[in-house]
Amino acid sequence: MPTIYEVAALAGVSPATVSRVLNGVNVSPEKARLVRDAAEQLSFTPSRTARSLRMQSSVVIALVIPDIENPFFTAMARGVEDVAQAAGYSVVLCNTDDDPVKEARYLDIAASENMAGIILATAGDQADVDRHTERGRPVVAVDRAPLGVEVDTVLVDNIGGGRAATTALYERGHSIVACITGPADVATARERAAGWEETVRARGGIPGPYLRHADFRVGGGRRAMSELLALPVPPDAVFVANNLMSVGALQVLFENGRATAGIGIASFGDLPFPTLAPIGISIVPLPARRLGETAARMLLERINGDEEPPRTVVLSNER
Amino acid sequence: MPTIYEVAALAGVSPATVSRVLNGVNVSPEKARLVRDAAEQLSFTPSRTARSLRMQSSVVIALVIPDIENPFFTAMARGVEDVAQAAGYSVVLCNTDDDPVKEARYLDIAASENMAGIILATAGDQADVDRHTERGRPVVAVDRAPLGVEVDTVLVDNIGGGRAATTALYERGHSIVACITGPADVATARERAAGWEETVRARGGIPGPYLRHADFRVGGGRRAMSELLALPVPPDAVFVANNLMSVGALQVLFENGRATAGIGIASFGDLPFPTLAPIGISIVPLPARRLGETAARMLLERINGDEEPPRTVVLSNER
DNA sequence: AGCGTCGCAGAAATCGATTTCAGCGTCAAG
DNA sequence: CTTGACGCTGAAATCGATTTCTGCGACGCT
Repeated sequence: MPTIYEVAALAGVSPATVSRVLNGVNVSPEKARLVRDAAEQLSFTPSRTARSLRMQSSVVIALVIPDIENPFFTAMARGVEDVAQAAGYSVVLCNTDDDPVKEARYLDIAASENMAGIILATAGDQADVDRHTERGRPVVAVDRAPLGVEVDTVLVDNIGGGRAATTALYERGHSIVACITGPADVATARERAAGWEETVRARGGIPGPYLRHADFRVGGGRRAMSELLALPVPPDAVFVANNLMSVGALQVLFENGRATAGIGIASFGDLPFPTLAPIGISIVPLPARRLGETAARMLLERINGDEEPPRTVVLSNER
Repeated sequence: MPTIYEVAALAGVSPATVSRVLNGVNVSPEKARLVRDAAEQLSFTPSRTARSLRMQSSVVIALVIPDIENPFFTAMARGVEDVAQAAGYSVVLCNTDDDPVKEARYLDIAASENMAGIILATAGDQADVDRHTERGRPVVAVDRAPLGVEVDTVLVDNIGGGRAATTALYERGHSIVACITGPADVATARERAAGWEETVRARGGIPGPYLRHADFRVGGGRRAMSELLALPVPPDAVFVANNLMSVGALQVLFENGRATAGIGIASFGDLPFPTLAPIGISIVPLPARRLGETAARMLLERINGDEEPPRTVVLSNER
């Protein structure tokens, strides 16, 4: 791995001049050519580590997500990546597995690696991002808003989506609409359920026994759906608050041969890789990719010196 | 962001001593306590950038994959992560989008960030990993073997899997078995098709018109399946060489109402998030997670100084 | 001619850690 | 009492880039 000193020696100039050539500062054309040739010949790549140390900042962005196996987050990652790459930044993905400890560790890494910024879909409700914001390192929260921290945030309309999905089920003629949502300590889960509950009450229903908290994963959806089916008075429709739990719920319905038995399903977020014949599932679209793109754009603005007070953007539930 | 100098000043010792305390070198107990207290008080996190520069190596591993939206690769990522985290390494994911240019860029980054090692599912057949191996930075290829490069490699038995899937279709009574495989310049695609072709010939079939190359994605599977159905003599079974194309193929069958019309499907690799009632799809399991775990373990051995000649491990097609 | 300005380039400082080297003190052995 | 070994510690070098500071030469203006 050649260094800038070797390039300088080969070109017969000082390392300072090599650096200037590489960074487009004014240098005489002859020296510039000498340097470029030398760099070419040694196939020189500047050490990002050294540069980061000196500049106190790198050109990589950390994207911290709770579940890399959830297509919602990977679609978001694609959005972030496209925008960031176009601006010359690289994106590294950090998978927290919904574990605040792992999350904290990755945030530490991001700080001590001098990363340019962080896009965070936080695992819990609390995230210690002060360390970053205090140092002027921008942080954008996406999908989930950390409590009590003032950072840019990109969200979807969870309550509205919950309402829309539930209303759609009523309008299809269902009368008892249950809800399978995520963990009670996750804000998105609470909000989606709130949209459901509000709608149920408005129609004179009793939400109580028909609300289930699960883990936002396939297995959780399965268990919750089984429980609902086992109720004395089972629901005839279910609003499921994310894509993976919808898969789980549908699996249970299929396995019980009830897929076409009139139990309606509405999913918050597209089903991953749908292969089903359209059996009348309502989908509230979740613009995962746009979420990522928007977050990335906001982060880049901050990196480029935007000092406005923190903003919150709520995307509508369209693809 | 406090530095080691501030900790040293607060503790009344030299930075060298602080470093020694933090790295467990022999230091008198009193000073050790002073240092630990000071570090605690300032909530000091050592700069990984500075450490990497000095040590010429960091504790992060790059995992370079072609498609982050493919559950096969994310499952693999989980395997890598579990093993790496347990050994104190962090994993960053790099998504190349099957683009050799992006791949080269990420390999550059890995080198110039002094990453500890690289696990690479290469986009094309060629990958320029010499830069790394020459510098003693370990590289493990996974799922796909870069041509003409001597590195540790973890593969699955593609030919055997192709054979097994095809045989299963014949044994279910199908007589014309087609094949949808990946791009012709990807070795795994060629090998899986080779297993199919061999089996077809052994049964007296004519492979020729029934082989389709697509892009290993849902859309490619759809197009290829449509083409096969439009043949003068369409097949009555199809071996599909990866999970996403299987989804595409199944979508087409469902949309045409042919799902139950006797066209058999065998998929190389589990279907993502299956919600179908079991309609008799044959699956050749692909141990994605074990692939990742194995690769990570091999990489860690190399990082820890293993100097044996490169090995190739072929995992059997079991979960 | 003299003076100020400007462009270019090298020497040296800097970022924050690790590590070598050297010094100091203590203790044991001769 | 001297010598050697050993343990602990700090000073200083180091990693490889960027950037400030400084100097030099050319040029223009009065």
